Amino acid sequence: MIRIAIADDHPIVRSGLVSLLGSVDDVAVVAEHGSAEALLAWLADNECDLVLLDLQFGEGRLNGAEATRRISASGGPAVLILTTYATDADILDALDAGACGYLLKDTPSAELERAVQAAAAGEPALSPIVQQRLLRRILDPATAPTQRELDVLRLAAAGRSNSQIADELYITIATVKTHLAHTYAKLGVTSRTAAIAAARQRGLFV
Amino acid sequence: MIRIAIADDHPIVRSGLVSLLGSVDDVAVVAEHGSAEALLAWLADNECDLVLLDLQFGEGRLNGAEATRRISASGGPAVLILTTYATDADILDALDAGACGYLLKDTPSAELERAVQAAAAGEPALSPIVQQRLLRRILDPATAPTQRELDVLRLAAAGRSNSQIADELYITIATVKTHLAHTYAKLGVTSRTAAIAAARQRGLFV
DNA sequence: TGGCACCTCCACCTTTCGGCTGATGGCGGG
DNA sequence: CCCGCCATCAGCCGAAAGGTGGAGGTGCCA
Repeated sequence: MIRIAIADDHPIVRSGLVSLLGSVDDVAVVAEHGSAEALLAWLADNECDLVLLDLQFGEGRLNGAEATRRISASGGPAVLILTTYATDADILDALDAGACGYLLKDTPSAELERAVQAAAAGEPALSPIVQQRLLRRILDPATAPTQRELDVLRLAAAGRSNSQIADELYITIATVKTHLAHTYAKLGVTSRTAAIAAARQRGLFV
Repeated sequence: MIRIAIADDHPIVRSGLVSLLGSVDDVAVVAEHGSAEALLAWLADNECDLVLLDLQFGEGRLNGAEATRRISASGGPAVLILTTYATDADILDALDAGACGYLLKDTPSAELERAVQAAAAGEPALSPIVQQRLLRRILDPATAPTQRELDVLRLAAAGRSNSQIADELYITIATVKTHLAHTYAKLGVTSRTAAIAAARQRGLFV
């Protein structure tokens, strides 16, 4: 029997998961929480085999990736991320934090069941889209801007000018321009807005 | 007894709605569909009092707003939109299409029940965030770019240059620059990327 | 009929951005 | 130890974008 704890801030999703998983053999939903904090508190003096965790909780709340990090650090149960969107940053962050799987909320119920079984058995469980993202990142590392380049691009996407970015990152405008130029080359574009659009489309940032 | 038909492409959400609404008195979920097309086909020879409809369906599928338009046009049941995000454009489009309500998927179950009762009774049922958006739009019309200005800004956000935008919209660069300048003034910014960021943040486009 | 809002267009000027070339120091792998 | 990648910086030039101030046309509504 796989004992599952759920944490998601959407009541509709929680209810759906309970309902879908409740009809599966060998699976029991033993807890249901609306925040990562509540889940962690519950885990402190309860046990389960698998956690189904959303990534985004409300403003100012502990997010799923950080919660995953804490659960893994304390030797807790396996964590399966279940969220709406899959950006490269989110995926890598969650997996790096120790999540053993990453599912999207539009997952068909059959696939959800399979993923739960797999995750509880310690196997990785990734949505097809997530697998595709990871593969692309491995097969085509040339298209991947570096962390610093992404930092600059993110600020550009937030509407900052080159000089503002330079100020915020404590570098000169020349450096900002260099980083941006590199992202343009890697993304195959020739303008700041096109780079932002491309990065957004590829899920390089939310 | 309120007879409800559900259309949402997320099995988890469908299951959650059935589960939540199933336990409410005077409410019965009489149909459950994974696409707007399936819902319309079902409505052709079935009856219900209320439709709970997602806005976004998969790539290339009929979207919720257009489905709402068709249901309203044929004198069908009341439509209550239930979706994840609330951008100004989405909200106005859906309400314009004839939806009597607009809920977000993070709605607490109590509020969901209330909204369903209200919608079935013919009253409007809007999420607080949606109400706030609409109010802001009414109270502060100066901040609202015109349709044409948004068209231009949307293309800018897609990475197009002024000359590309001019070509696509069959206008001159001067006009493009004028429209953009107007959006800058209305959004309180001074650059193209800042305008895009501001528009995105305010939900002016997805 | 006279605003009023919107869309369209123009010219001139300043600022910013992008492309190019080149350079330095750090850091890790072969 | 050297090579390659990364982050940092510089200067120059042309192109793109933004700021200012206008103008004509349309459609709507009081």
